[in-house]
Parts: sequence; structure tokens; C-alpha cells
Amino acid sequence: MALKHGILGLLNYGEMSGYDLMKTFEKSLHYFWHVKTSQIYLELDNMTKAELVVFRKEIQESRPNKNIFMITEKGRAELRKWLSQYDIKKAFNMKNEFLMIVFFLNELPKEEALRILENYKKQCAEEKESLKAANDAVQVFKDIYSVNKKEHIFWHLTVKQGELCYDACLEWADYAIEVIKNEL
Amino acid sequence: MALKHGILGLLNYGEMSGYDLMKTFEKSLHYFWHVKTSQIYLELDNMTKAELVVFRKEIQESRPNKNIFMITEKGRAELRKWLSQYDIKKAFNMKNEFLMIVFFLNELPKEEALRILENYKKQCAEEKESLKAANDAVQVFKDIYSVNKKEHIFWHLTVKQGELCYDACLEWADYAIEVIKNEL
DNA sequence: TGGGTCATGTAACCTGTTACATGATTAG
DNA sequence: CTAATCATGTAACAGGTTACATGACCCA
Repeated sequence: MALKHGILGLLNYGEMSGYDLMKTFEKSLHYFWHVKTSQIYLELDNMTKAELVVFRKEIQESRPNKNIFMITEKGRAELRKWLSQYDIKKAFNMKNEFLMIVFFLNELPKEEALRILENYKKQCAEEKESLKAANDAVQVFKDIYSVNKKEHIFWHLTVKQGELCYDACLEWADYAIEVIKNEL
Repeated sequence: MALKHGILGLLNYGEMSGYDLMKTFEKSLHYFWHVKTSQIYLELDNMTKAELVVFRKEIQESRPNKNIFMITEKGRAELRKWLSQYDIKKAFNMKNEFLMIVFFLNELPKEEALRILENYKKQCAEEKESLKAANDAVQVFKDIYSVNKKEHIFWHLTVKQGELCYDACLEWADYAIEVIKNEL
């Protein structure tokens, strides 16, 4: 249900169209939550029916018309409930397909295994690099939405988490490559 | 499709019943892939239809009968294909609900935010602790399945990855708690 | 004139979760 | 005697992906 709550969280900053939500997701939450466009529109539908959001039509001339969504009091209550009553154990309910690959990697020849890990390492470095863009985006959003408030503190924290995790992954990849080279 | 490939990987070590698979999942792959019992039986059904596995019935006297599953050549080919042709970018297609909570945490009072992070930290420490059991399990499986082979190298690497990641998460949690205390 | 952006959606499908259902044996 | 283990499944639902579908404007 996190998509629902992500939408509520964003609409809590201000009204937006489905398209705006999609863009904002891509710019700010993208690194820890990937969404497909079509899913946002479906979810907005469900949320409208559940009265968590309401919308009004905005007629535009040289652009397609928009549906502008706003969070309701019920939606705000749902958001707060999710934030404060989230069961932290769910956070450790992982599905990590890459680790499953590693687990069974003895089935491939040594060089193949090394290639896969080098590839992983490269991708980790790229993802870490792309977090800089996320950090910049946080800065931009801070100036737009959050001049007097302190949301940006938390936005930066999420990016920081990514950085530390990618560092750990890179360290692990180096270690793994060494182990395979020496022990296999 | 990782459940399918996880099953193929385990059956590649030797024939097993659905129940055995479930147990093995819990003991060895559990920390990076949680499965529900019912899903395994459904998946074994699909895989049988797809001829990736075959099974025979084993009549038992003082126990319910078992279906013992074996990987086929087609299944083995599918396993290798998955291992070697996996697109590493998928590994970074994350869904991290906890980070989404953090992102919107300004909506809660400071003390609530701190409570949530302390809770997260505690849980990280517990999960890290439970990796020791995973490491022990690897040792046991090594002795049973892998006396002359080197699968255990990769099994240990997956656990190592978990340890390094949890360390990073703990470090981040400490940092986050400090930031919130000082800046909020 | 062609690619990117703005803007919204539908339909089919796959994956995974939850709850339900059964029933015997064995260890403490 | 009671809880855990062995052993297998079904049905309904929720969540998410993929592919399809449309169409106008703007900039280079």
C-alpha cells in the first residue's frame, strides 16, 4: 500500500495532477520507489472512491485538460496513521533477487561469476552517482515547497541512506571478487 | 520469477519435497527472500506443467505421503540462463517502504520520528544478529550437500552482504537520530 | 519533420498474500 | 495432553507490470 501513502504524502505538500505526481515521484522518491505511470492513475481512482483525495478538472487551452487532486482530511488521517503505526518488521521482509543469483553462482564458471560481480559493482557506482541528482532535486523542492518547514531534513536523510548502502555494496563487491579469485 | 529460480537452484542440489523446499528456504535463503508455504506448492505445480521439474510419489507409513521433486534438463537450462542473463539493473529497482516513511516523517512530531528511528535501529541490530544463524546453517548445508564442491563460498558471500548492509543501516540510523535531535 | 513533453487512461496478466482447510504423528 | 512437526493444498484478493491506446503542442 506504499504507493497510496506516497501519493498522500506528496499531495499533503500541495495539490497536483496525476502527471505532476508521476514527475515528482521520478525526481524525488524514485531511487527507493519505482512507479509506473499507469499505476498512479489507477491508484488515484481508488483513492478518490475511498475519499482520501478529491479532484477538480482544470480546463487548459493549448494543453490537455488536467485533473488536479487534493488530499482530504480523511486522507491526511490515513497518512498519519500509516506513518505512526507502520510495523518496522515489514522493512526487513526483503526480496533481493541479486543475492539469490549470488547464492547459486557456483553453477556458473568462475569467469562468468566474476563478470557478474564486476557488472554489479559498476552498476552500484552508477546508482550512487545518480543519488547526486536526487540530492539536487531535494534542494530544488526545498526552495519550492519547504521554505520555512523542515521536510528537507528527512529528504536528505533518505538520500544519505542510499549513499551509505551503496558504499557498503561496493565494499562487499570488492570483497566478493577477491574471495572468488582466491578461493574458487 | 525469482521464486521459480530459487526452487530450481535448490532442486539442482538434490531432489526434495515441497515441504523440504520450504524448510530449506527458511534456513538458507530466508534473509533475502521470504516465501509463503502456499506459494511453493502453486509454483511447483506450474513448474511441473512447464516441465522444469518432475515428481514421484513417495508413500510413507507413519507420515503423510510426499511428492518428491527433481529438476529436469530443461529446468537446469532455465537455471543457467537465469544466472547468466540476469539484467543487473533489475537489482536496483527497489521498493523500500521504510525510506518512504522517513521521507514524509516531518509530518509527525519530533519525538515520534525519533521513536521510529530508534525502533528501526533496534530491529537492524536484531536482524544482523539473526544472520549468525544463517551462517551456521550454511555450515550445516556445506557438510550435507557440498563436501567437495564450493557452493558454500557463495552462500557465505550472501550472508556477508547482509552483514555489511546492516552495518551501514545502523551507521545511518545513528546519523539520522543525531541530525533530527540537532536540526529539527 | 521528428522527438520530447504534457496528459490520461484500459486490459490482460503475473506475482504474491491472506485466510481457510485437513489430519496424523511425535516429542516434551 | 498439548504444541510442534510433517505434509499438502484451494480460493479470493491485492499489488504491480506490460502492452496498448490517443493526441496535441513545442522546440530544434
